[in-house]
Amino acid sequence: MKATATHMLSVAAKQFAEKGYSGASMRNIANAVGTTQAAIYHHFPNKNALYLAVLARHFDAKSSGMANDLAQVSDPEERLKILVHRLLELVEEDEQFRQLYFRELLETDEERLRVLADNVFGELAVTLTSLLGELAPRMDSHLMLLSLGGLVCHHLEARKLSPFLPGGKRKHQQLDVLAEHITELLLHGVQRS
Amino acid sequence: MKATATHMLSVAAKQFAEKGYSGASMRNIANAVGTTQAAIYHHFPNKNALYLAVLARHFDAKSSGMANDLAQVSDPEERLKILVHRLLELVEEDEQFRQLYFRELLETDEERLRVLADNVFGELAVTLTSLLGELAPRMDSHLMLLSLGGLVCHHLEARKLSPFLPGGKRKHQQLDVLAEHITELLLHGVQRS
DNA sequence: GTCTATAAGCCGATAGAC
DNA sequence: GTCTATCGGCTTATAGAC
Repeated sequence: MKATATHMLSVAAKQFAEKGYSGASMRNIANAVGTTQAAIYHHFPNKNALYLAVLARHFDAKSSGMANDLAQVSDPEERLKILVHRLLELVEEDEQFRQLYFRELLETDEERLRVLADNVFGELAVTLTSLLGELAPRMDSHLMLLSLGGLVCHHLEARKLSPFLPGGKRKHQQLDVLAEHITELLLHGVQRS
Repeated sequence: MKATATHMLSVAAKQFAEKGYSGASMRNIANAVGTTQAAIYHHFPNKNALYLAVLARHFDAKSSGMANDLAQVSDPEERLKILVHRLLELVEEDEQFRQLYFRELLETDEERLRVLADNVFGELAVTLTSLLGELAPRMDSHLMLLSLGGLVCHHLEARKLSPFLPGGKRKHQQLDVLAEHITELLLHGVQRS
């Protein structure tokens, strides 16, 4: 892929993530790239193709070394702790990931959902499901994947809302506080027996 | 509030939930109501006011009887089980709730977030936080509210995506299967000790 | 490969008749 | 309280020069 097309993709990803599909415009994307609207059509046939390209490309190598990091630790409890921490970091530093993911959950377009599942979550989802199967043999791996994803993404995405909800304090914004809460919940539930 | 304005609100809620703020148009809303675009402006000053009215009105009496239902059960484990089940039902039958909530999480507009927290989650959030404080005294109530909300909403919203993810089966679409999984996770975590 | 110019249509919002 | 008509602006997409 050409450098200009790559540049267009990353700029488009930012705009689509922030404003959604209908909120982002080819004009604004072109302006942010530093070119004209028509130039985009030389690289991508239309807006939808540009969006699909963003989805397919933007999430490469997401599972970077997750399995390797965990292989070096044997204690299951410690392994889950590291998994949650690494996943939180991974999803926290990539806001576009969360935004594009949540926006796709709201879409009904099957092609887009398939692109999401295949390209975006392909490797990461398989890795995580496998790890969860080892760490939580008593639970359904598929549901555990959705639970872990929901906990991580929702806690991060609800940060802006948190101050307005009952009991919201500054400490609840800290990544390690969130990590400890999620780890504790996953390990022992609400009531240690 | 006039009947026509109420009708406009419910139609607008549907369109905003399905297509998002910029995806929904005053023209389409008016057509669905069975009137003209200009008529909406007699009841609401502009599009944003209509949207804020949707947010403020659409979620009344959400916590309907949640506290009462739980008051009749004394066993903590059973209480949490009922809470999860009732909350899942509540959020499942109101797709617009989930959609509008997720869309708002993606917004950066502070006024909207405040409207969401106050009007939308006001009573429900307080009720749930209080209940979670009793059921899980060992955990941070605020973080538990976000965890429970994330689990319930994400499991329901990810239903469409679930078939494309590793291990996704038909049974994972069933409400009682989801309820049992979430309850078990909340009660004991991944590894029963 | 990028530009200007423009087509064709939808957008939110308003004016004024009834 | 709802209508028709319209304004100015923005949208995606295309045509054709360079």
